[in-house]
Amino acid sequence: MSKGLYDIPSWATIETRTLAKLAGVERLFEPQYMALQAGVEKGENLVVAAPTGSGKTFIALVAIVNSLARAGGRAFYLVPLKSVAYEKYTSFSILERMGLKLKISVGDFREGPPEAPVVIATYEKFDSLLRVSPSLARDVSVLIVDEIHSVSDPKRGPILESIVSRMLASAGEAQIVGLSATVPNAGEIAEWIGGKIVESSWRPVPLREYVFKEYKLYSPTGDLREVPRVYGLYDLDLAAEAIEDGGQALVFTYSRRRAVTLAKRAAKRLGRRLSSREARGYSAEASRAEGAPRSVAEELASLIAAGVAYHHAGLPPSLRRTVEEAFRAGAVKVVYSTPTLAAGVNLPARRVVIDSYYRYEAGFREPIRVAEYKQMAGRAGRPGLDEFGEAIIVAERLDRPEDLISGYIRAPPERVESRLAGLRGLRHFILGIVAPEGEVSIGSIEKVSGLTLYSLQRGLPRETIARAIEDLSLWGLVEVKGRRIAATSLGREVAAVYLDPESVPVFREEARHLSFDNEFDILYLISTMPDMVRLPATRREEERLLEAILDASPRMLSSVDWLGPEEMAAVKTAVVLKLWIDEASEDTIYGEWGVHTGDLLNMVSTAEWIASGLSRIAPYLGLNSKVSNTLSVIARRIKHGVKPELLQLVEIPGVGRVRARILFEAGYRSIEDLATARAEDLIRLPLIGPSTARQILEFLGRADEAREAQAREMLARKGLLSYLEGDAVAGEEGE
DNA sequence: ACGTTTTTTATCTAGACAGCATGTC
DNA sequence: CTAGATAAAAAACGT
Repeated sequence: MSKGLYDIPSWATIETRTLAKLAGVERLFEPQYMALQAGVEKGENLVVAAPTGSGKTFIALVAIVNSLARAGGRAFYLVPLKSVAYEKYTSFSILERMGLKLKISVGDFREGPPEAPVVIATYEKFDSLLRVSPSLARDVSVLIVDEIHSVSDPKRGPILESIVSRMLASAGEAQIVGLSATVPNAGEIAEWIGGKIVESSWRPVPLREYVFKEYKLYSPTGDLREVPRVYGLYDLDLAAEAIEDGGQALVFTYSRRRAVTLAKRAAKRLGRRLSSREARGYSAEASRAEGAPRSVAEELASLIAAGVAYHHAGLPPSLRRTVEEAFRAGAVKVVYSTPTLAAGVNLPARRVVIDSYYRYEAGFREPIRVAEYKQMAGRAGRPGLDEFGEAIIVAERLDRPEDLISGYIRAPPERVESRLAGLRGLRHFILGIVAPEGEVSIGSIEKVSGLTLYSLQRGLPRETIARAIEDLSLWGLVEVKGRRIAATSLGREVAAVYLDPESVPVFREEARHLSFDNEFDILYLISTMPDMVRLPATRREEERLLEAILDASPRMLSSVDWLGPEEMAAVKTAVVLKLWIDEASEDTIYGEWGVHTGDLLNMVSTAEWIASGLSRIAPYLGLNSKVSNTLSVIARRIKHGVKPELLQLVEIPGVGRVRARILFEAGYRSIEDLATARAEDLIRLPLIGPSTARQILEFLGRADEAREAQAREMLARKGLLSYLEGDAVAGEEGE
């Protein structure tokens, strides 16, 4: 099996060799060898276009290690997802062993500008860092851009494109290494970053692709094979076949509900065969999961016990992790997943089934792109465990297998196309150039614009740039002074809080007829902001939503005559946010509005960010300080999900919305009340045990007392325990 | 007339980055 | 627009 494997060349640097040794790399995969030949070690810019699992990450590490040794400076490794950032962070510990400190820098884990030589960050976080300190660009000696082909993503692509272009424009000599999926115009991306191209279709585990129709598997090679029909349900029969052969199956569906129902059915039919001690272990972990409605946790736990699971973004992070771990450990044999698992964390399976190649967009269903198919198919085959991986795309009734073979299996993925020229993207791009510098000439904007992928593919979008500048100027974010453009203080603030520039006119317009004394109106305002994630409202909910408006804001009912789907979604979002800050439980919110924990958390953290962002912007819009204060209180309430009276208690470490309410009802309504509280009384409260009580007391500067109280309590419990272990009758002392 | 079963019709459909300062149940 | 599962409403059925 030495096919496609190369010795580490004799001329490789000592850094590369050390890295290889630490990483346990003895021989090189084809793309890795090609990258060395292309000069990654010497600081050559590079685009590596190769399948997942072909060792692209190692190439990036080679670039980092050599660049830092040669030129000093710092390395940034940019990834599209936070989950990937965490994954890289743990797997890059070998860098620490080479004396390179490692930091992770993503939105939900902040600690000022990261100072370590190697930083893993999301695209947006790096963008934001560059806005705060533009000099950072000159310190960077290597920039790794993971999934660089995502410049063609309509939403986040422009952000990535603007980072890379600004880095290209900065005087520094940073090495840029782009890691890409295989795309037809990888050469063009290489040309954009002024680098060489390394292209390879080498993969560690060979991939076999099929179309499934009427229980037959059609291969592009012309082979045709019947699938044993045991259960009469194709997802089960396909999964069972892979499991029979010692593998695991990953089934991609395009709806959460379908993922859940298929998983339940699978557990029912396969459960007896797949159940194992290990699976029951993970099951127990799932049922203990925090922050999930009990019904969800229990349901998933029972599936996991049967060796089956589902996975989608509505699950709280803890449950997602449990499912991923259980699958990786082999305790769960089949996972039904929405596209959450297609990107992001590395979870390969022997067999990948694409249950439907359609998805819904704007009310219509349309076939997924080839690139999306390739991404899912690429998950097939676990290196070191499977001799091959299988990707199976399920045909619909009227499909001809050969059409799917030519349309997906043989088809090349779509070209990478810049999306920068949208107004939204360009405004963000331009503000990102102007704000950090304070003032800039039209010429320097054109210089950076000339270094974009868009400019390479289509030429300078002069008119759109002009319109974007006009917008920014009209909204008061920049001032145009002849050939120069200056950021206003409002513009700098907007860039710093990282809100979409369009937030300003939206906010300004709403603020005109908003009194800021109605909570619902404020929450609705937040829900209409461009950055907000809105909860889609179903038609069945519309009536209830209108009732809710009538209840919460008669003003709104009279000022708006018609509510479209977007407005309805904003209303639903506001309604749920209102429940949240009125301390409704997650179960209640899930029960009344069907909002899953994962979506709730997502929505809450976004809303908190926007609310606090607006409170920082408000002073620049000539709004009185009351508005700013109101927004900042709302932001804190959203963050913790509490009524105003709990805001003080919730600042205590270990005390969240639930415990704060318990303390409050027990008469501890403020920090002062707690300052004189007896440790024993706190410990006796429900959900507040000795360790939480200790945390509370420590926060109040009563650390000694806290330690003593905890020790006493532990001793007492031990005593009780030995008492119980004797032949005495159990006491009724609960927690 | 009313409860139950069957048929027809309506409805619904994925994901996830960012500020700031530190920790939920 | 090219679907398919399921919930809700309507119709048919039976006592």
